[in-house]
Amino acid sequence: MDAVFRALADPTRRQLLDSLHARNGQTLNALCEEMAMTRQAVAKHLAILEEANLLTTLRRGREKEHYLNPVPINEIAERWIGKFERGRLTALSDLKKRLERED
Amino acid sequence: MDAVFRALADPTRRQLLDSLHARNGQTLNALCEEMAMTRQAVAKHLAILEEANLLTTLRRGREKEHYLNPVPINEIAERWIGKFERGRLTALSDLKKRLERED
DNA sequence: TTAATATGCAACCATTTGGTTGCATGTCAA
DNA sequence: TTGACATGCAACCAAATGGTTGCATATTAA
Repeated sequence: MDAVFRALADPTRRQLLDSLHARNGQTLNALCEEMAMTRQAVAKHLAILEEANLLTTLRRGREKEHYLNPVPINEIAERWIGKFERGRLTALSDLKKRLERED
Repeated sequence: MDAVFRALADPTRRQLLDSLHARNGQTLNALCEEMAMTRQAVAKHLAILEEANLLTTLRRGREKEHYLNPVPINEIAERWIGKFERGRLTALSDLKKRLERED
């Protein structure tokens, strides 16, 4: 899970996920065309995303296709973010208490 | 939004959010007791979380209370993660197409 | 078979990050 | 008022990060 958070921390990597969300299964060179950096830099970012299990790859001849894997993002949404969402009302209540203590 | 993702990337900072989720309004020294690092290091992490608007502070005398702000986490869940959640069925469909191409 | 294409690997570099220590400032309480 | 306590600020450091260049390898197509 830490790997997923760290992978999502970089805007380039989120852009890569966006690109794959728009068109899944793109090859490295295809993904490079939208990025303002070298192919090797993009490959490093893709490796980090793959390490976090955010995408899977399929070697097809000399090309390598990249497929989005939405499962880790869902896990984060459910197991981690959900906890804070449920805390919204609590937080508002805390704010109220805080303001009352101001008096 | 980039600041929120980067803030969430560090496990220490997620732990701080967890701690505030368990007990909101804690002071710097209180938060430090659970952390295996110096007070100054914790203060830096808290500054990053505050910069990302993930928490607000309230100076009370010589102490400073820290309050969780769940709004940015909700925004990420709704505007960014939701997009990929909705793509789950699409991704499965893509996988099916991919496997069909294997023949 | 050979040239072009797609990717992989490694060394290298600048900047950012996450931590430290040391000291300064402000506030409470005896 | 003065000492203890809570926080702020700044310099410094090692390691991680994000990028580059150069070259190697593997596959396709003429």
